[in-house]
Amino acid sequence: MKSEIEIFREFIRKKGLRNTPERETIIEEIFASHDHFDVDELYLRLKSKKKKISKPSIYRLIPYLLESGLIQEAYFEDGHLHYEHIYGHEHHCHLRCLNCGKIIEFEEKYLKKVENRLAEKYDFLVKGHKFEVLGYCPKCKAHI
Amino acid sequence: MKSEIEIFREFIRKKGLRNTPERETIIEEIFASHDHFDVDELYLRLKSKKKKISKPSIYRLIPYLLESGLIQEAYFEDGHLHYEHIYGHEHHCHLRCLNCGKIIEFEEKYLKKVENRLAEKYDFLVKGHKFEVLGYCPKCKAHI
DNA sequence: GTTTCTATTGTAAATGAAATTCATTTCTGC
DNA sequence: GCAGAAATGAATTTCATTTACAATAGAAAC
Ligand SMILES: [Mn+2]
Ligand SMILES: [Mn+2]
Ligand SMILES: [Zn+2]
Ligand SMILES: [Zn+2]
Repeated sequence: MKSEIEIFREFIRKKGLRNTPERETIIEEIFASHDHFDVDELYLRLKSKKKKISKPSIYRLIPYLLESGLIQEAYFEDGHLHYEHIYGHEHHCHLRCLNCGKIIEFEEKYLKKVENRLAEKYDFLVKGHKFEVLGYCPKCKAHI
Repeated sequence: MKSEIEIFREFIRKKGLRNTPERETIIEEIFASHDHFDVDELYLRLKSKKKKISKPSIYRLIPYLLESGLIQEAYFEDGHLHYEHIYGHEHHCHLRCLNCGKIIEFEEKYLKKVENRLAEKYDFLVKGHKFEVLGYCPKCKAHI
Protein backbone atom coordinates (compact mmCIF):
# COMPACT_ATOMS: atom_id res chain seq x y z
CA MET A 1 0.00 0.00 0.00
CA LYS A 2 1.28 3.42 -0.95
CA SER A 3 2.19 5.88 1.76
CA GLU A 4 0.29 9.14 2.16
CA ILE A 5 3.18 11.15 0.83
CA GLU A 6 3.38 8.96 -2.26
CA ILE A 7 -0.33 9.44 -2.87
CA PHE A 8 0.14 13.16 -2.55
CA ARG A 9 3.14 13.31 -4.88
CA GLU A 10 1.23 11.42 -7.50
CA PHE A 11 -1.84 13.61 -7.07
CA ILE A 12 0.11 16.83 -7.36
CA ARG A 13 2.03 15.62 -10.40
CA LYS A 14 -1.15 14.57 -12.16
CA LYS A 15 -2.58 18.01 -11.57
CA GLY A 16 0.50 19.62 -13.07
CA LEU A 17 1.32 21.32 -9.77
CA ARG A 18 4.55 21.32 -7.80
CA ASN A 19 5.60 19.63 -4.65
CA THR A 20 7.65 21.57 -2.12
CA PRO A 21 9.55 20.89 1.10
CA GLU A 22 6.89 22.88 2.98
CA ARG A 23 4.13 20.60 1.75
CA GLU A 24 6.12 17.51 2.57
CA THR A 25 6.75 18.83 6.06
CA ILE A 26 3.08 19.57 6.68
CA ILE A 27 1.97 16.18 5.38
CA GLU A 28 4.60 14.42 7.44
CA GLU A 29 3.34 16.18 10.55
CA ILE A 30 -0.32 15.45 9.82
CA PHE A 31 0.29 11.74 9.34
CA ALA A 32 2.82 11.36 12.14
CA SER A 33 -0.17 11.19 14.48
CA HIS A 34 -3.39 9.25 14.03
CA ASP A 35 -5.44 11.94 15.69
CA HIS A 36 -7.92 14.41 14.34
CA PHE A 37 -6.41 17.84 13.85
CA ASP A 38 -7.20 21.45 13.14
CA VAL A 39 -5.17 24.11 11.38
CA ASP A 40 -4.06 26.06 14.40
CA GLU A 41 -3.05 23.03 16.37
CA LEU A 42 -1.09 21.70 13.39
CA TYR A 43 0.61 25.06 12.96
CA LEU A 44 1.67 25.09 16.60
CA ARG A 45 2.91 21.51 16.43
CA LEU A 46 5.13 22.47 13.48
CA LYS A 47 6.27 25.63 15.20
CA SER A 48 7.24 23.74 18.34
CA LYS A 49 9.41 21.51 16.18
CA LYS A 50 11.10 24.57 14.69
CA LYS A 51 9.49 23.99 11.33
CA LYS A 52 8.77 27.44 9.96
CA ILE A 53 5.62 26.93 7.94
CA SER A 54 3.15 29.76 7.52
CA LYS A 55 -0.55 29.31 8.18
CA PRO A 56 -1.54 30.25 4.64
CA SER A 57 0.61 27.38 3.39
CA ILE A 58 -1.39 25.02 5.57
CA TYR A 59 -4.70 26.53 4.51
CA ARG A 60 -3.64 26.33 0.87
CA LEU A 61 -2.66 22.70 1.19
CA ILE A 62 -5.86 21.47 2.78
CA PRO A 63 -8.05 21.62 -0.33
CA TYR A 64 -5.51 19.41 -2.11
CA LEU A 65 -5.45 16.92 0.74
CA LEU A 66 -9.23 16.80 0.63
CA GLU A 67 -9.31 16.44 -3.14
CA SER A 68 -6.71 13.69 -3.11
CA GLY A 69 -8.74 11.70 -0.61
CA LEU A 70 -6.14 11.76 2.15
CA ILE A 71 -8.25 13.67 4.67
CA GLN A 72 -11.81 14.85 5.18
CA GLU A 73 -13.66 17.33 7.34
CA ALA A 74 -14.53 15.57 10.58
CA TYR A 75 -16.58 18.12 12.53
CA PHE A 76 -17.03 21.79 13.31
CA GLU A 77 -16.27 22.58 16.94
CA ASP A 78 -15.17 25.65 18.90
CA GLY A 79 -15.55 27.86 15.87
CA HIS A 80 -13.34 25.95 13.49
CA LEU A 81 -13.15 22.82 11.39
CA HIS A 82 -11.44 19.64 12.48
CA TYR A 83 -10.06 17.15 9.99
CA GLU A 84 -9.21 13.46 10.02
CA HIS A 85 -7.25 10.97 7.95
CA ILE A 86 -9.23 8.78 5.62
CA TYR A 87 -6.67 7.13 3.38
CA GLY A 88 -6.18 3.64 4.76
CA HIS A 89 -8.80 4.18 7.45
CA GLU A 90 -12.11 2.37 7.66
CA HIS A 91 -15.10 4.65 7.52
CA HIS A 92 -16.34 5.35 11.04
CA CYS A 93 -18.66 7.55 13.06
CA HIS A 94 -17.99 9.72 16.10
CA LEU A 95 -19.29 9.83 19.62
CA ARG A 96 -18.33 13.27 20.90
CA CYS A 97 -18.38 14.86 24.35
CA LEU A 98 -20.09 18.25 24.24
CA ASN A 99 -18.09 19.39 27.24
CA CYS A 100 -14.46 18.34 26.72
CA GLY A 101 -14.43 17.33 23.07
CA LYS A 102 -13.43 13.73 23.71
CA ILE A 103 -14.03 11.58 20.63
CA ILE A 104 -14.80 7.89 20.44
CA GLU A 105 -14.87 6.29 17.02
CA PHE A 106 -17.25 3.49 16.18
CA GLU A 107 -18.50 1.56 13.20
CA GLU A 108 -22.07 1.36 12.02
CA LYS A 109 -22.46 -0.70 8.87
CA TYR A 110 -26.22 -0.22 8.64
CA LEU A 111 -25.81 3.38 7.51
CA LYS A 112 -24.51 2.28 4.14
CA LYS A 113 -27.87 0.68 3.52
CA VAL A 114 -29.61 3.89 4.48
CA GLU A 115 -27.45 5.70 1.92
CA ASN A 116 -28.53 3.30 -0.81
CA ARG A 117 -32.18 3.58 0.12
CA LEU A 118 -32.02 7.39 -0.01
CA ALA A 119 -30.09 7.43 -3.28
CA GLU A 120 -32.87 5.42 -4.88
CA LYS A 121 -35.79 7.19 -3.24
CA TYR A 122 -34.60 10.75 -3.93
CA ASP A 123 -32.49 10.15 -7.04
CA PHE A 124 -29.39 11.51 -5.33
CA LEU A 125 -25.82 10.62 -6.18
CA VAL A 126 -24.76 9.84 -2.62
CA LYS A 127 -21.12 10.41 -1.74
CA GLY A 128 -21.11 9.55 1.95
CA HIS A 129 -22.50 10.41 5.33
CA LYS A 130 -21.63 11.87 8.70
CA PHE A 131 -23.06 10.36 11.84
CA GLU A 132 -22.22 12.07 15.10
CA VAL A 133 -23.61 11.08 18.45
CA LEU A 134 -23.41 13.90 20.99
CA GLY A 135 -23.40 13.68 24.73
CA TYR A 136 -21.24 13.81 27.84
CA CYS A 137 -18.33 11.50 28.53
CA PRO A 138 -18.04 9.61 31.84
CA LYS A 139 -15.78 12.28 33.33
CA CYS A 140 -17.90 15.23 32.23
CA LYS A 141 -21.34 13.84 32.95
CA ALA A 142 -20.44 13.73 36.64
CA HIS A 143 -19.92 17.50 36.72
CA ILE A 144 -22.98 18.64 34.79
CA MET B 1 -49.83 22.72 22.46
CA LYS B 2 -48.07 25.94 23.39
CA SER B 3 -46.80 28.22 20.66
CA GLU B 4 -43.10 28.91 20.25
CA ILE B 5 -43.47 32.41 21.57
CA GLU B 6 -45.26 31.13 24.67
CA ILE B 7 -42.48 28.65 25.27
CA PHE B 8 -39.96 31.45 24.95
CA ARG B 9 -41.82 33.82 27.30
CA GLU B 10 -41.99 31.12 29.91
CA PHE B 11 -38.32 30.23 29.49
CA ILE B 12 -37.16 33.82 29.75
CA ARG B 13 -39.33 34.49 32.81
CA LYS B 14 -38.05 31.40 34.59
CA LYS B 15 -34.49 32.57 33.97
CA GLY B 16 -35.32 35.96 35.50
CA LEU B 17 -34.58 37.65 32.18
CA ARG B 18 -36.73 40.04 30.18
CA ASN B 19 -38.63 39.70 26.99
CA THR B 20 -38.52 42.57 24.50
CA PRO B 21 -40.23 43.59 21.28
CA GLU B 22 -36.99 42.89 19.40
CA ARG B 23 -36.92 39.31 20.65
CA GLU B 24 -40.56 38.80 19.80
CA THR B 25 -39.95 40.16 16.32
CA ILE B 26 -37.00 37.86 15.73
CA ILE B 27 -38.85 34.82 17.03
CA GLU B 28 -41.91 35.65 14.96
CA GLU B 29 -39.73 35.85 11.85
CA ILE B 30 -37.91 32.59 12.60
CA PHE B 31 -41.12 30.64 13.07
CA ALA B 32 -43.05 32.31 10.27
CA SER B 33 -41.24 29.93 7.94
CA HIS B 34 -40.61 26.24 8.42
CA ASP B 35 -37.22 26.45 6.76
CA HIS B 36 -33.74 26.20 8.11
CA PHE B 37 -32.13 29.57 8.58
CA ASP B 38 -28.87 31.33 9.29
CA VAL B 39 -28.19 34.62 11.05
CA ASP B 40 -27.41 36.73 8.05
CA GLU B 41 -30.37 35.52 6.05
CA LEU B 42 -32.65 36.13 9.03
CA TYR B 43 -31.20 39.61 9.47
CA LEU B 44 -31.87 40.43 5.82
CA ARG B 45 -35.40 39.03 6.00
CA LEU B 46 -36.12 41.33 8.95
CA LYS B 47 -34.49 44.26 7.22
CA SER B 48 -36.53 43.77 4.08
CA LYS B 49 -39.64 43.94 6.24
CA LYS B 50 -38.42 47.23 7.72
CA LYS B 51 -37.82 45.63 11.09
CA LYS B 52 -34.73 47.34 12.48
CA ILE B 53 -33.07 44.59 14.47
CA SER B 54 -29.31 44.55 14.89
CA LYS B 55 -27.25 41.46 14.21
CA PRO B 56 -25.91 41.33 17.76
CA SER B 57 -29.49 41.09 19.01
CA ILE B 58 -29.96 38.04 16.84
CA TYR B 59 -26.65 36.51 17.90
CA ARG B 60 -27.51 37.17 21.53
CA LEU B 61 -30.90 35.57 21.23
CA ILE B 62 -29.75 32.33 19.64
CA PRO B 63 -28.20 30.77 22.76
CA TYR B 64 -31.54 31.27 24.52
CA LEU B 65 -33.46 29.67 21.67
CA LEU B 66 -31.07 26.74 21.80
CA GLU B 67 -31.29 26.46 25.57
CA SER B 68 -35.08 26.64 25.54
CA GLY B 69 -35.26 23.78 23.03
CA LEU B 70 -36.91 25.79 20.27
CA ILE B 71 -34.09 25.45 17.76
CA GLN B 72 -30.87 23.54 17.25
CA GLU B 73 -27.80 23.76 15.07
CA ALA B 74 -28.58 21.95 11.85
CA TYR B 75 -25.33 22.05 9.88
CA PHE B 76 -22.26 24.10 9.10
CA GLU B 77 -22.17 25.18 5.47
CA ASP B 78 -20.58 28.03 3.50
CA GLY B 79 -18.61 29.18 6.50
CA HIS B 80 -21.46 29.63 8.93
CA LEU B 81 -23.95 27.75 11.05
CA HIS B 82 -27.49 26.97 9.95
CA TYR B 83 -30.27 26.37 12.44
CA GLU B 84 -33.63 24.60 12.42
CA HIS B 85 -36.80 24.45 14.50
CA ILE B 86 -37.15 21.52 16.84
CA TYR B 87 -40.07 22.38 19.09
CA GLY B 88 -43.04 20.47 17.72
CA HIS B 89 -40.93 18.82 15.04
CA GLU B 90 -40.14 15.13 14.90
CA HIS B 91 -36.45 14.40 15.03
CA HIS B 92 -35.12 13.89 11.53
CA CYS B 93 -31.94 13.58 9.49
CA HIS B 94 -30.76 15.47 6.42
CA LEU B 95 -29.87 14.49 2.91
CA ARG B 96 -27.91 17.45 1.59
CA CYS B 97 -26.70 18.41 -1.89
CA LEU B 98 -23.03 19.34 -1.82
CA ASN B 99 -23.49 21.56 -4.84
CA CYS B 100 -26.67 23.61 -4.35
CA GLY B 101 -27.42 23.05 -0.66
CA LYS B 102 -30.80 21.42 -1.26
CA ILE B 103 -31.99 19.59 1.86
CA ILE B 104 -34.28 16.61 2.11
CA GLU B 105 -35.41 15.56 5.56
CA PHE B 106 -35.96 11.93 6.45
CA GLU B 107 -36.60 9.77 9.47
CA GLU B 108 -34.40 6.95 10.70
CA LYS B 109 -35.69 5.39 13.89
CA TYR B 110 -32.86 2.85 14.14
CA LEU B 111 -30.39 5.54 15.20
CA LYS B 112 -32.03 5.87 18.59
CA LYS B 113 -31.04 2.28 19.26
CA VAL B 114 -27.48 3.06 18.26
CA GLU B 115 -27.51 5.91 20.76
CA ASN B 116 -28.59 3.58 23.54
CA ARG B 117 -26.00 0.99 22.65
CA LEU B 118 -23.23 3.61 22.70
CA ALA B 119 -24.43 5.14 25.95
CA GLU B 120 -24.14 1.75 27.61
CA LYS B 121 -20.90 0.68 25.97
CA TYR B 122 -18.97 3.92 26.58
CA ASP B 123 -20.78 5.18 29.70
CA PHE B 124 -21.81 8.39 27.93
CA LEU B 125 -24.82 10.51 28.77
CA VAL B 126 -26.12 10.75 25.21
CA LYS B 127 -28.09 13.86 24.29
CA GLY B 128 -28.76 13.23 20.62
CA HIS B 129 -27.22 12.70 17.23
CA LYS B 130 -26.70 14.24 13.84
CA PHE B 131 -26.93 12.12 10.74
CA GLU B 132 -26.22 13.82 7.43
CA VAL B 133 -26.09 12.07 4.10
CA LEU B 134 -24.11 14.03 1.53
CA GLY B 135 -24.32 13.84 -2.22
CA TYR B 136 -25.67 15.49 -5.34
CA CYS B 137 -29.33 16.16 -6.02
CA PRO B 138 -30.98 15.11 -9.29
CA LYS B 139 -30.48 18.55 -10.82
CA CYS B 140 -26.83 18.88 -9.76
CA LYS B 141 -25.64 15.37 -10.44
CA ALA B 142 -26.37 15.92 -14.13
CA HIS B 143 -23.87 18.77 -14.30
CA ILE B 144 -20.97 17.25 -12.37
C1' DG C 1 24.09 23.52 -16.17
C1' DT C 2 21.29 27.46 -17.67
C1' DT C 3 17.14 29.53 -18.96
C1' DT C 4 12.45 30.25 -18.66
C1' DC C 5 8.06 29.89 -16.95
C1' DT C 6 4.98 29.93 -13.38
C1' DA C 7 3.49 27.66 -8.96
C1' DT C 8 4.49 28.39 -4.20
C1' DT C 9 6.12 30.86 -0.45
C1' DG C 10 5.80 34.23 3.56
C1' DT C 11 4.33 38.70 5.11
C1' DA C 12 0.78 41.66 5.40
C1' DA C 13 -3.68 43.00 4.62
C1' DA C 14 -8.51 41.84 3.85
C1' DT C 15 -12.73 39.17 4.83
C1' DG C 16 -16.53 37.58 7.22
C1' DA C 17 -18.84 35.28 11.15
C1' DA C 18 -19.40 35.88 15.73
C1' DA C 19 -18.57 38.11 20.17
C1' DT C 20 -17.90 42.10 22.96
C1' DT C 21 -17.87 46.97 24.61
C1' DC C 22 -20.29 50.76 26.05
C1' DA C 23 -23.40 54.51 26.32
C1' DT C 24 -28.23 54.71 26.11
C1' DT C 25 -32.75 52.86 26.60
C1' DT C 26 -36.22 49.99 28.59
C1' DC C 27 -38.24 46.67 31.74
C1' DT C 28 -39.81 45.45 36.35
C1' DG C 29 -40.46 45.57 41.08
C1' DC C 30 -40.90 48.74 44.77
C1' DG D 1 -41.81 57.98 39.84
C1' DC D 2 -37.38 55.72 41.17
C1' DA D 3 -33.62 52.43 41.43
C1' DG D 4 -31.34 48.52 39.67
C1' DA D 5 -30.67 45.28 36.16
C1' DA D 6 -31.04 43.71 31.51
C1' DA D 7 -31.28 44.65 26.57
C1' DT D 8 -30.41 47.50 22.68
C1' DG D 9 -27.67 49.34 18.51
C1' DA D 10 -23.38 51.23 16.81
C1' DA D 11 -18.90 50.49 16.85
C1' DT D 12 -15.15 47.72 17.81
C1' DT D 13 -12.76 43.47 18.48
C1' DT D 14 -11.63 38.71 17.84
C1' DC D 15 -10.50 34.89 15.37
C1' DA D 16 -10.65 31.64 11.39
C1' DT D 17 -9.82 31.81 6.80
C1' DT D 18 -8.65 34.00 2.36
C1' DT D 19 -6.30 37.05 -0.64
C1' DA D 20 -2.64 40.25 -2.62
C1' DC D 21 1.84 40.70 -3.85
C1' DA D 22 6.69 40.60 -4.30
C1' DA D 23 10.32 37.26 -3.79
C1' DT D 24 11.65 32.54 -4.39
C1' DA D 25 12.23 28.18 -6.27
C1' DG D 26 10.37 23.71 -8.81
C1' DA D 27 10.60 21.60 -13.14
C1' DA D 28 10.61 21.25 -17.93
C1' DA D 29 13.06 22.68 -22.01
C1' DC D 30 17.14 23.85 -23.88
MN1 LIG E 1 -12.36 9.99 13.23
MN1 LIG F 1 -34.22 19.92 9.27
ZN1 LIG G 1 -16.02 15.06 28.31
ZN1 LIG H 1 -28.15 20.26 -5.84
